[in-house]
Amino acid sequence: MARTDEAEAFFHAVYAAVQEIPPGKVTSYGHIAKLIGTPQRPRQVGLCLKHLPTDTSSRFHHANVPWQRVINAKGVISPRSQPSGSLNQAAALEAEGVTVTTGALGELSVDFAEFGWFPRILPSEAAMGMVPESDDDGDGSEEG
DNA sequence: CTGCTGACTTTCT
DNA sequence: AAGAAAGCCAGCA
Repeated sequence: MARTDEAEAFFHAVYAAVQEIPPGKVTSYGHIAKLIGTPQRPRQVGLCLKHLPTDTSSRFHHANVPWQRVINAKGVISPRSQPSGSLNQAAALEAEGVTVTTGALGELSVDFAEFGWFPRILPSEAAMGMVPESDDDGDGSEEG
């Protein structure tokens, strides 16, 4: 009962978060999961996109949900996301202006340092990553 | 109804 | 630094 209802809300939250991604930018499943308040369920985010209806009659569908901008934390597009015999996702990203790098294994990777879309992490997350005691290593993970 | 899988991430070793 | 394991929960057989 409530379980399915919650799932629907979860799906809805995911699609909404994905739509928040601006063109020419990409983000990771974990980040989406965090934004919607479920940092421990990155896989479910993927499931949402997988079950994303192509029917434009639905509230969310492949046309209005830029699922292509969602990739894994490694900055590499999941091979399962590729349509049969076509690298549409990468092409779509390039169309947005995202530079997709093709690895030797044929996998597609995106530079988070350049196209990584990280609007604002949860307050606790920001505090966690901001450890004054910890020495700086010059990660330079700021992006405006 | 039961069990495994999966468009993943985080943490320990 | 790199590798292995755990965790989460919906969907499918």
